[in-house]
Amino acid sequence: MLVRLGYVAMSVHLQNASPSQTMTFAQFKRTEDRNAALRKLERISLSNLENCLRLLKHNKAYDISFFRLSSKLIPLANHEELLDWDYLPPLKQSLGVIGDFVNKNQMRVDFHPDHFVILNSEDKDLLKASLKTLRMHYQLLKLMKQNPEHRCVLHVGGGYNDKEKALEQLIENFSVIPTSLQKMLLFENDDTTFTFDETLFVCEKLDVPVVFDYHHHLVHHTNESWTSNWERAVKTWRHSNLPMKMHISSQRDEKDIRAHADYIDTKQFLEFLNGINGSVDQIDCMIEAKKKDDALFRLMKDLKMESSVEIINGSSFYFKP
DNA sequence: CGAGGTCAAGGGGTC
DNA sequence: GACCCCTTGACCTCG
Repeated sequence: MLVRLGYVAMSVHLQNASPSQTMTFAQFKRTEDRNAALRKLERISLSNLENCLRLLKHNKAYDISFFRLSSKLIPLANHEELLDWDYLPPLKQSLGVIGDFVNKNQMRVDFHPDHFVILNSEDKDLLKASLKTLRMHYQLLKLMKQNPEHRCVLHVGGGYNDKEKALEQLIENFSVIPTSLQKMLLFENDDTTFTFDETLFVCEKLDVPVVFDYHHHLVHHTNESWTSNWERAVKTWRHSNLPMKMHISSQRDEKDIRAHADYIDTKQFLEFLNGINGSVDQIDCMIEAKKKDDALFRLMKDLKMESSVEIINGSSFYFKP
């Protein structure tokens, strides 16, 4: 089984390379010259894209070909008081350069918008705002010359005191959103509301690939045995051009088991790999750890000592127990 | 110049 | 139903 590791949005090794610099709406309003404020937003966005490209070059240097792009590349892009701001034209060229680099080096990039993007609400305005953000992600992928299919992970949403109804609402809302956006999406089990079982159920209904978050499962589940549903999860990926992917992270401490640790618990990761061995040819594992790429490096270093691991390069290995 | 406060948002939990 | 907590990195203010 081929395993490839990736990490999220920013590096702890590359200095001054944030792809998520921002301007808050409060700051924006304080600027008297609105046009000057918009130009500043464009400068910040361009700087974020430059840093994004620097990160991808850093990844290439360390054989990392799986990466989650920041969803904060364009500050205030979806703010309702900036509807007149046509933010994409000044960014087209930079986005194209990023796309060329990604394609040339055969990298897998994707998005995970923050948890305020919610598709299962009965609130029409909230749904509308969420769709606007999703459209931005779609356009960014297009301008980065990526096929948007299965590149944007979301959670199921709120429980609203009636999870069954909340799941039905997701199915209903999903049916009325544009097909292009439907195809872009993936759903992931969360750590407080919708478990792996429930998320898998809705993914099967909607024919959307499921993203299994092992840490979320450990802290919140209806059915402890994730392995009993694993084959079904694999099946949700059958129409995808991309290898199955999942999220790995470890708990910070006993006090707050939901919080993410700096690094990955290698032993626990190996237990997981043993659990899925043989079910897929390839799996991409997104590391969600505070120490970002450093957590990836440390995990690879640990894995080198394992007899079940045959290293391919800086972020990939064969797992053969 | 570093520590601590603020910014954004919706959901969850508590009383 | 009022309140505060969760999450995140970046940015801002204060001493």
